Amino acid sequence: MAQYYSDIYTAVRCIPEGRVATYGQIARLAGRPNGARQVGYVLANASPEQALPWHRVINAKGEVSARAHVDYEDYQRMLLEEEGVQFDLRGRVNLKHYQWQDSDDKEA
DNA sequence: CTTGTGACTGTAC
DNA sequence: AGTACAGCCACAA
Repeated sequence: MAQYYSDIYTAVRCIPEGRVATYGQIARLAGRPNGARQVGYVLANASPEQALPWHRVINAKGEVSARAHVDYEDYQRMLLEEEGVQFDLRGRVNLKHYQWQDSDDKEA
């Protein structure tokens, strides 16, 4: 499969426990600064075998992205709360406090 | 190749 | 703070 997928998988798996990352952030780590949507597409098609912490990936609003079934959104929120991520009264996460501070910039 | 769709994001009002 | 619009990339038909 495309290296693109592997990069996304790697980026997602780099998200530490109790932290969250936005789709744009993952896309940037995967080398696709403008591929936030593709990250969502990949995660949507990702097999459970990939063991991806997809629950740590949320949108730029700090909200759990809408999926086909609302039950899954609640499930994702539950997983995050299990890791210590707290949601506000409106079901959103304070990115200023829980967003994963990735230090990938080096590479070179 | 063209069109439509989607777990998104940033800018403008 | 919330809503609207446009830009973005990958994939199925």
